[in-house]
Amino acid sequence: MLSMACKDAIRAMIYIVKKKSDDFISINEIAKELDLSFYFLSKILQKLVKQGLLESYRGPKGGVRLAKKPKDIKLLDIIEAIDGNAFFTECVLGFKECSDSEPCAIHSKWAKEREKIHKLFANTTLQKIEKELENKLNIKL
Amino acid sequence: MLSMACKDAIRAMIYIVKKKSDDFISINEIAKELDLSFYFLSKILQKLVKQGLLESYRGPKGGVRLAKKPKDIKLLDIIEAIDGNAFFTECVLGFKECSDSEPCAIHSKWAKEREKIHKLFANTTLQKIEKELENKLNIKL
DNA sequence: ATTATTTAAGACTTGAAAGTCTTAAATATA
DNA sequence: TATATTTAAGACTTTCAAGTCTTAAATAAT
Repeated sequence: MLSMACKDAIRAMIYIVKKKSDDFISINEIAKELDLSFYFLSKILQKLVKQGLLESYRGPKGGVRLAKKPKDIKLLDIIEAIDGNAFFTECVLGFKECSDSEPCAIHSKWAKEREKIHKLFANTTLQKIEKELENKLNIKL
Repeated sequence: MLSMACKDAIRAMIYIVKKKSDDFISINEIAKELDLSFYFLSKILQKLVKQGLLESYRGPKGGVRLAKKPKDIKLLDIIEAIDGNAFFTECVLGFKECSDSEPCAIHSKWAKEREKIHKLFANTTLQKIEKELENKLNIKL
């Protein structure tokens, strides 16, 4: 469902928010902590910079940091920045024309569940995730 | 979410059940009617034969037909035959260890919605789809 | 100024899914 | 029996995401 790049992007964003740092965080640090390829993660985070979710700074003490408040960054923003919105708009059976008026055989039921997932991602901000991480132990990053 | 192969498999199965034929239906016919590649569809349906969802017969008047009653074939059977069950078992963020006891940051919410989709696919049999197709116009195949 | 450190950009390689083709095996029919 | 028709199996090619690497640009610290 989510691409590898998207999963990595979400994990990186959670790592960043969890640090609660006003300084820039180097991509190298994030890659090491999350056991990701520095090269691959760099490319992914560049997209988040371009989408305005992160801001970056070059040179020593450079890195990335959130461009907005954690309460204003939704999981959905990250997903759409990396994977686009195909999952939330395209027919589950792949019909170009599938819609409420011209549905495929499972359109209505699928659209209903898909909308719940859309809301889940739209309602889950980095702030909420951060809060959960504070309250619970045993949470994987 | 579903692979191309899986989407094609579902469409083909719906086409077959809709025909209500005791005879074998040639893959060539299905491919033409659904505007799919004969080669690609052949490979996909071979998997469904191996999984026991279809039975096939070679030679003139050969083809494929359902190996079970429409009420005993679930959408989930088709999906698992082609794509496996990764979507329903793997962590949305890609953690190997993610589980109820060792959750990732969004495990519980995701697992809840995912289970609904699992049930949707498990409850939707070819018979139910066939019934809907009879009742409604404008249903895309 | 020079050097080290960091992201930016884009070229390049790899791997897996998608898609095509060829040959073999089964079988109905003439 | 010979032929045409159909699926089976697997080799082959294409496409695109995943992943790697190199060079450039920015900037802090010495």
